[in-house]
This record gives sequence, C-alpha cells and structure tokens, in this order.
Amino acid sequence: MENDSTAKSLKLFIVLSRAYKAINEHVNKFIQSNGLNPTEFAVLELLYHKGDQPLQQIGAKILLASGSITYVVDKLEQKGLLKRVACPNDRRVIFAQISDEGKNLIQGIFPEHAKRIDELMSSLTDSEKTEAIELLKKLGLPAGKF
Amino acid sequence: MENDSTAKSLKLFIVLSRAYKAINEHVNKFIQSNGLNPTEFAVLELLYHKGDQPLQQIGAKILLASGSITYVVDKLEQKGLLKRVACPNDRRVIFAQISDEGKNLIQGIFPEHAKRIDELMSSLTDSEKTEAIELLKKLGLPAGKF
DNA sequence: TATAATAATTTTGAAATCGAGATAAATAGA
DNA sequence: TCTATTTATCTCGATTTCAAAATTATTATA
Repeated sequence: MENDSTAKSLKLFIVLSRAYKAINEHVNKFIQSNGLNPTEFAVLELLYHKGDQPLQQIGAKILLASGSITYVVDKLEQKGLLKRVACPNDRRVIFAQISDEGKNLIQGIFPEHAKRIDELMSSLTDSEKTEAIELLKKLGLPAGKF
Repeated sequence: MENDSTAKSLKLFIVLSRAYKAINEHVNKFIQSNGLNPTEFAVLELLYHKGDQPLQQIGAKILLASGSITYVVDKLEQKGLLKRVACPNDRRVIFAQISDEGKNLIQGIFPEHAKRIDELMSSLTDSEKTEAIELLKKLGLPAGKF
C-alpha cells in the first residue's frame, strides 16, 4: 500500500493525463479537419515560428524518432508544404524549410487554433492559468531521475 | 495577432503538453521494461482496480477505438493475462477479466510504478500538488464546446 | 594522413492505432 | 409480431510510429 504522498502524486498523474487528453482530443480534431495530422501540424508550426530546422532538431523538439521524421517530412514535401535544403557547411545535415504554401496554410489555421485553445481553457480564470503555468513548468523538467 | 488571454492559454497548452510528455516518457519506459506497452498496462490496471469490464467500457475509459480494443485484448489474452467472458444477460457483450497471472503482474509492477511517479512529481511540494490537482480537474472536463 | 569513432539521415520491418464496414444481438415502434 | 434502429464486437486496409541497421559525412586520434 502506498503512502499519502504517493497517492497524491498518482492522483495528479491521472488528472494531468485527463486534462491533456481532453484538450488534445479537440485540438487534434480541428487540425485534422484542416488536412493535417497532429505531427504534420507540429512540424509546420515549428518551422513557421522558429525558422528552418535541421531534421535532427525537429525530432528532438517534437519528440519523434529519426525514422518518423523522414516519414513526416516526406509527406509534407509531397504536399508542397515544405522543402528540404542541404546545409552548406555540413553535408550530413538537411534543413526543412516551410514553403509559401505552408506559410499560408499555417496563417490560415493558427488564429482559429489559438482561439479554440483559449476556449478550451476557459474553465480557468486568468490568474488560475498563471498558477497552472508555474506549477506545470516545474513538472516539465524532471528528467535525470531514471 | 492574438490577445493576452489567448497567449496565456497557448502558453498553458505548451507547458501542459511538456509536463505530460516528460512524465509519460519515463512512465512508459518503465512499463515497457516490464513487457507491456502503455495501452496493455492501462487495460490491465483498469481490470485490476475496477473489476471486469465490457470491452466497450474499456474503450470508453482509456480512449481507444473499438478495433484497437479487439487488438489489445487479443494480445493480452494470448499472453494469458486476461480472458474474455461472455455476458449472460446480453449476448452482444463480452467482459474482459484479468487472470491470476495478470493480477500477479500488476501487483509486481504497480508499487514501483507508483513510487516512480511520486519521484517524477517531487519537484512540487505536497500543497503545490494539491493546487495542481484542483486546477487540472477543471481543465479535464471542458467538452461540449465543439 | 589513415583509421576509428561519432553524427545525421534514410531504409526496413514490425507494432499500434484508426475509421469504415460487416456481423450479430437487442430494443423500439408500427 | 415484423421491421427498423441501435448497440457491441470484430474485420480489414491504411496510416503512423518505432527501433535497428545501413549509408554517408564529419571529427578525433594515432
């Protein structure tokens, strides 16, 4: 039998999972209604907001295995939403670069995406959101335990 | 350009996603080191803690499509960790019932699982966990917006 | 400069998931 | 009672993901 601290941590794990899944379910449906899957959207959004990225970095940032990056970048390239650009300094490296078409797509989707997330978060007041952000930030960087 | 409220909600969405993924990454590794994938573990744990469940209910509770339930229950049945039991009242319904072997497995894994989650949550104090639970509870039940 | 170690990407095969349709059983309504 | 609708499970094909191995390029070191 676990002690109180453990029981509380388990409870937190459960509500964290539920909250994440509840929000994500809606977010993903919206993304898919725009012809992208969540991974494709994550890649495009990263390129749109953070500029060209080596494939490797994309994998690191959105937590995707190298083989999966190849797959999703292929898909997006086939759709004309990004292109591969060779790195001039290091011939092992390939950058992904969002295309004009990709930019237009993200520009078209993102405002509504953001608005929906805001509505999905509307059960919290502004200051509760601030609290939640601070608490979740601490949880986001555990690592190095196992 | 989004307003402040939207920006804060987006920020919350990002830290929520990061926290969830950071915790889950470790939890899933531990589960997999015990020969189960996360979905299999979720099904077994549900049966262990909540008793026999119609396949339908399993799908509803762990958010899995009907075809996927058939697949994962097949896997667990093949491993001898659960069995299918016909419902006497309604011949459409099949219950999944954890086996003794399945119970032993969960009993063997769960305490360490709980302990690791507790350690992964150790960046929060006890009262911060309580706060986080209250805030995340509210986020977990949005629904009915889209 | 060779050689070995490291790094980035792609290939391959298997596993997990979904959605749509098929099947079988139960329920509601005429 | 018959028929239509709903419900539960399964089947099937396609998509997405991973992990391990292969390929190619770079860097470190002897």
